[in-house]
Amino acid sequence: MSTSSQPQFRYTQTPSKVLHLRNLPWECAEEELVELCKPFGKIVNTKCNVGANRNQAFVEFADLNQAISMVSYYASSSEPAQIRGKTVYIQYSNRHEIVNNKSPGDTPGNVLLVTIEGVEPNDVTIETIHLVFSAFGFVHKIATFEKAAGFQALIQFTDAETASSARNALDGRSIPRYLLPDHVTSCYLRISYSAHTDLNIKFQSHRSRDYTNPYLPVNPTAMEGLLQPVVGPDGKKQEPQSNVLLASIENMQYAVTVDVLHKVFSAFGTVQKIAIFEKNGGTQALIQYPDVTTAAVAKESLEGHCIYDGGYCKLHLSYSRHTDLNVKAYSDKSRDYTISDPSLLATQVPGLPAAPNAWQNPQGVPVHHGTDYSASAAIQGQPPAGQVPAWDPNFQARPPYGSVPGQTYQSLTAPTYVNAARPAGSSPLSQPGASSMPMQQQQQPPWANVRQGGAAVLGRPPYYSR
DNA sequence: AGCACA
Repeated sequence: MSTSSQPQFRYTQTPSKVLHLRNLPWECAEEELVELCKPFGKIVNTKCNVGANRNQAFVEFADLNQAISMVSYYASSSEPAQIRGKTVYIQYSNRHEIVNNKSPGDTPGNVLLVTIEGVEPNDVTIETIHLVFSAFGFVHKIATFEKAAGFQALIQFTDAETASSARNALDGRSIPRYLLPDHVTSCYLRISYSAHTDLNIKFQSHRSRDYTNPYLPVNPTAMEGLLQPVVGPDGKKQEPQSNVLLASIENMQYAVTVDVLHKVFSAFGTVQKIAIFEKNGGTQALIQYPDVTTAAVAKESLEGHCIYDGGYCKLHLSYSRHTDLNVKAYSDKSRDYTISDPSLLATQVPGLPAAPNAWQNPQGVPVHHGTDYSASAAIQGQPPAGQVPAWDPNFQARPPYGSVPGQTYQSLTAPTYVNAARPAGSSPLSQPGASSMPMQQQQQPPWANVRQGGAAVLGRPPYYSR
């Protein structure tokens, strides 16, 4: 037993129970790793397919000495460690345990989340995606969207087995070049599992398809043109108008609840739906009106204004690409005011489950690929690779804050800012002291209750142009 | 052939 007197490599690590193995054969199976390593001790965890080429892995032994014995053995062996005849390089990992070996994206399901790397969304059509993935079985639905992680698609198969075969075959591969535009040289697919089981496709469009429902209406606006900004008469880019506003809330010193937003935006017309979510570390909300005109007026009137005096909760408004939000009727982050049928409401009373699929269907979102929405959030319900939910789709509908439907949002007031130390003069948009009073549900102009002259939204009446 | 995950 000669102690290894190898030259000190630059990357020599201090011993660890975790070994880092590289130069593995493509998609080396866990069993192959185990076969190689188990003679040296008890393996308590592995992580396979690591690295850009998915040819690295980690193996964690129960005991440090076991890891040392393996490294020592191969350091002095004349036969290198091999898997499928390929030399495997082994060293101590710079970490001491394998964490989170199974990410949610590794939990098999029938829906794949595919990130298409190295392309612009226009380079890969939904037909191409459909073609590539149909090789493994019937593709039920596809929804594509853009977000921070890049161009992504959710692809729904019949079952997890089919999805798995597609994932195993395509993960890390490139879409065949002949299916891509000339300027695209490669286009790698990163594939994980989505937590979803059934996508909610609302329209056939250039961004989404439901192959199980050929009669699904074609979205007249979604088929084209959305990627190309509308150019106004002045030649400047102009975002298409919409009945849904996207509000970014800046300097959010106080809680902005659904009710607060409802109050503010109701000044300009009926608010149908509201959804609040986190995006890029900030808070955003989608507010749906029945029509574009109302939304336009609200946008004009509220842009740049603050919900509270003192520059707090400043609103920045743009048009969303959504036209109809698919939100849960009652949650702390969303509201659907169009549901007024008492019998419907009654079904969501405490103790009863909310609408069965509601949590699976934050979809109006991903399907409509809005960049103003965290598709992953809505879609995923899981936070793997850049998929942190904007709002939690798994969040079960809470019982209404009162068992009488009509009073639901009257009683849920008690906003958190009640207890927040609030600088003098920064009154919430309802009247001072409103925190302890039921919020008025009827369409009472919010400015009516607010002292005039403030910079806050509620201090001034909305401006109605034509 | 050279370190994941959050």
